[in-house]
Amino acid sequence: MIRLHDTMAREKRVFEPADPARVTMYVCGPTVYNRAHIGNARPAVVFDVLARLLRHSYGEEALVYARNVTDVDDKIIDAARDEGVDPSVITARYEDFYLADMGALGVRPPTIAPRATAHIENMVAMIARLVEAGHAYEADGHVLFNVPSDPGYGALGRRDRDAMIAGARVEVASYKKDPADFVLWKPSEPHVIGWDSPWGRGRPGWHIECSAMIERHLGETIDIHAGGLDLIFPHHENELAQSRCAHQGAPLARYWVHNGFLSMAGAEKMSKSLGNVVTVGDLLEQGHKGETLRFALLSAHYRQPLDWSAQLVTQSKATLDRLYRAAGEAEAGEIDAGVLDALADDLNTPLAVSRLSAIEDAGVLRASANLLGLLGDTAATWFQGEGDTRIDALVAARTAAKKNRDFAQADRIRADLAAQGVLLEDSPAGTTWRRA
RNA sequence: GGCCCGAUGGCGGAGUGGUUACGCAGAGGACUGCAAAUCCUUGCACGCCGGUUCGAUUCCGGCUCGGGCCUCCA
Repeated sequence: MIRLHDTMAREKRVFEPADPARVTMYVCGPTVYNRAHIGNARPAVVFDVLARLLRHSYGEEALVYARNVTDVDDKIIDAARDEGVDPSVITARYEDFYLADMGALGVRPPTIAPRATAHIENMVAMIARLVEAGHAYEADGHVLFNVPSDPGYGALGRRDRDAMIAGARVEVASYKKDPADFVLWKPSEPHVIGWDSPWGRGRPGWHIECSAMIERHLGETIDIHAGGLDLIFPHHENELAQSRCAHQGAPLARYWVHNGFLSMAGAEKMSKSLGNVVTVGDLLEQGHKGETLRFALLSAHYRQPLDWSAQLVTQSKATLDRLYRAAGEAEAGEIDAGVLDALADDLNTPLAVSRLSAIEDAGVLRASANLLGLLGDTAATWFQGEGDTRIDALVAARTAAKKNRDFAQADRIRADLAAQGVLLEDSPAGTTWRRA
């Protein structure tokens, strides 16, 4: 039995998919105009664990997991203009980076990774339905969703209209019938990327992309809709409103799951203006292994805030080293019930990780860690990588020196290797080495 | 201003109305030519003030501090 914290209900609920043979999950993916930072990686990693748990529980083929790629957006248009290239150059580049970065973090590709630009027709059709049903209107070249037409609006984000209007930080466009109305379609200048539509040449608003792609690939009501906490409002609230109004009141998702924020050493959210953005690429280039970063991301419960720091990475590496030693070269066996229970209880990854430490059987340890996307390598690969005949030769030379009781020579070799980040470990079976 | 969330030992981080995980780091011991790794032992905590209770880190209220959202930021 899996339990998940549902943002709509504000409490943990037993997870029951509408159809156990086809469990549907949608996670808001990247807008591809820059490199993913470590905070962007948190939902990808966390919901990758959820996907693994669901596949384990309902069957490998039962899960239909979609994570979109937003490849039409004003930030992309700006980046393309700055570089003097077509937007597709920007989006292709950063989508590739994203996939590579997530791959390094052990994130399995979703079942479907739909691109917004490939679903313009679906968006236009959905917008047309909303206009027809009186939930949207055309104004000044835009098509806007009329928030007062949806009595259920605001339930997810738990805010009432007065509060929204009172707290608005952005000036309300004059063509809006209601200050809370939001854009479904907006006009594109001739030189800006755009598509023909019943309302003229333009491009979609952000929220409609997800609604249309969910409808197209997963259906009207999906089991799980997930993403970062910051997306609850307005993104998910608006998606929910559009979809519900386009589908005769059918709810968009049966469970809403949101991950907490990652902060940077100290507290504040990562942002360009603070200059504290750390990308996944930066961390990998510094020599950290993707799995170490993944472990660090899973060290806190997904709904808790997580403060990223150099020490967190160091501790994660040390803990992983020990787990790898314990797992050795063993083949995956059964999954530990305690680990499974921890994950099934609202994805309690810290508890699951702590229970890994108590597992005695190496095969059970490996299988249980695999469920978290950890311990995917053998210990030899983890510690030594591709291997190194030069190091092997030096280790052999030291072993010979030790046999001759020339400890000075043996220690000199060991110190030289240590200076290169190679640590030796003697055992009755011989000497092994590992990279620090 | 409105709404929401968090506060646990040197660090990370679960959990619980009463015997207080686990990991990292530290200390002592075993092992080792010496180390490393491993094993054993070990010290260290529940933001502040009230309330409920026989008893609160755990429930309730207030406060302080920190964080997030308030129309396109995971």
